[in-house]
Amino acid sequence: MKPESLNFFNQVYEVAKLIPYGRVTSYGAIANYLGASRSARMVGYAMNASHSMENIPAHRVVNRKGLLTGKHHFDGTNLMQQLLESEGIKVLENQIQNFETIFWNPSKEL
DNA sequence: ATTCTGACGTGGG
DNA sequence: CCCCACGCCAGAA
Repeated sequence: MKPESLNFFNQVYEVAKLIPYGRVTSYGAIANYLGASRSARMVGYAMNASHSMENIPAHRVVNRKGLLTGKHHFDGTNLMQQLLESEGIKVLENQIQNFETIFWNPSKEL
């Protein structure tokens, strides 16, 4: 077994769980926080596996533009957006409004 | 082992 | 801002 890689997924989940209510972050920000700045895609890949865990607020993780690129992976077509809006986050055309304002950077704020 | 894929990011134009 | 090409790396086939 490779504890390292297993840890990577786990760490991604840990950080995701720490995202404050009503805030969002990016895959790259999480990757950078974990010291794997070149593995931003792996963060997304990890989120895909996070389906088994309900404690992971995957809807609070978007790409660097604040675009809901992963909404397709949720059950409904706009479940991700609904979850975000239920937290007071405005979403228009898969784009989070005031993204820079509600953006949560783990490297800085954690 | 090899190839392909992808919930990404960066840099150049 | 948009578009394009490239790098990146863990899994799946």
